[in-house]
Amino acid sequence: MDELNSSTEQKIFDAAEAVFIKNGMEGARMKEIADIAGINKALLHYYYRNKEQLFMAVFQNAVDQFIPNIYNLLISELSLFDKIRAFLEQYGKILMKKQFLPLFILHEINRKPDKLVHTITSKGIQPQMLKNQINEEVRAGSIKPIEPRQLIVNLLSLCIFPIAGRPMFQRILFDNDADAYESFLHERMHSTADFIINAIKK
Amino acid sequence: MDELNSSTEQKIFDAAEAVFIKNGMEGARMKEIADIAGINKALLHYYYRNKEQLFMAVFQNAVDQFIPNIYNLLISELSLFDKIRAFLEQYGKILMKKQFLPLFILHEINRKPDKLVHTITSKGIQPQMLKNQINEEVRAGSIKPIEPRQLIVNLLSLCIFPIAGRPMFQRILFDNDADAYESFLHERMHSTADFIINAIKK
DNA sequence: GTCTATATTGTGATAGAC
DNA sequence: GTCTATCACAATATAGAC
Repeated sequence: MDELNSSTEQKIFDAAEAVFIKNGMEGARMKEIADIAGINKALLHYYYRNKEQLFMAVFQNAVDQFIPNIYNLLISELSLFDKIRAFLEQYGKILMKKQFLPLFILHEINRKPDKLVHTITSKGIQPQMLKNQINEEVRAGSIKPIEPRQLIVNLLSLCIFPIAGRPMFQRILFDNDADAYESFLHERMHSTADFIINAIKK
Repeated sequence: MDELNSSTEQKIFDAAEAVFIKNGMEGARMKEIADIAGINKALLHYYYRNKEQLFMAVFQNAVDQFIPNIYNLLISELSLFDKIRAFLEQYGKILMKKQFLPLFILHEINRKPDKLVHTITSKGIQPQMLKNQINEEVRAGSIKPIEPRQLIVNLLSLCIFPIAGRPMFQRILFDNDADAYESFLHERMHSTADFIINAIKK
């Protein structure tokens, strides 16, 4: 019913999102987008002047979802362990619902870094606060020595790559059983925090 | 000097590898491949009938490098911890030299799974042996309880994603300093094994 | 084996009627 | 706003000379 009520522009955007994410900017066809949106090719150009602008709208939206607003979490008074738990809980849910985001964004950034970086950097990520907190915990002796960025990359890798690498993992390890892999990802949402905490706690 | 001595077919393959990996199958242009190989477009079709076959040659080669032959490691008598250390050491070196492999392969598999899976499954990965060993160590009480595939995915995530996600990490966390990121990856080759082992040891 | 020239098709984009 | 018809060009692929 969302379909029926939504504006033509929205239908175009939704169709474009599906097609760009499935095939990438280069592999996407304006014809296919128009077909899925249930309108004509010419109308795409009426709303979005050209393919590039349509792509950028989709891409920026994808980045906005992929890099969530965790400023409140970062500045909270939670302990490091609780922040890790809270982040995995919140971000895990987002990624489970938008599993295509990581691969799409990484591929496109890789293809045209200079053109697309600003969509990321402009989001104003501030890892400094988290780095400070990690350093303090190391100095206080409450966790094992670790370079903050190593921990951050570990955290993000464990959280994102099982989804980005799904096309591979699901086939190699799960006999291409989609339901089994879905359960596997769900299970991770609870177990990954413990894995990380065990790795760094003294 | 490799360039000078290599056959035309090899020069074409090398050029194709560079272009396909940079732009993907859909983004690659036969013209660019010919230019880089220093020959004419028509000659591409003489050696490889069409773009598809040229791509498949490059892709299969990429998969063969990406999924290394670790059968000997898997069946070795090493303890689980030593296997983890050995794997990270060996595979880390491969990935450091071919950093483009993960993203390229994942993107293409994602684009056309049905067409490209066989290039992976035919390699006959056998995780069963490793799964058994992990289960035994859990039962023996020498490591914390963990589902074997969770550990395997953790291991691969920590090893592959820092490279697949480099375009993102390097800019967000390292101010786009390539040398600094290279050092960061090198440091990981030593620290990641300890991270994992700490996470699972009792 | 390697080239030039060309055929053929696909695709993004525009013109213009309604 | 939405459509049909069409342009212009890019890209794969082939023909054929050398």
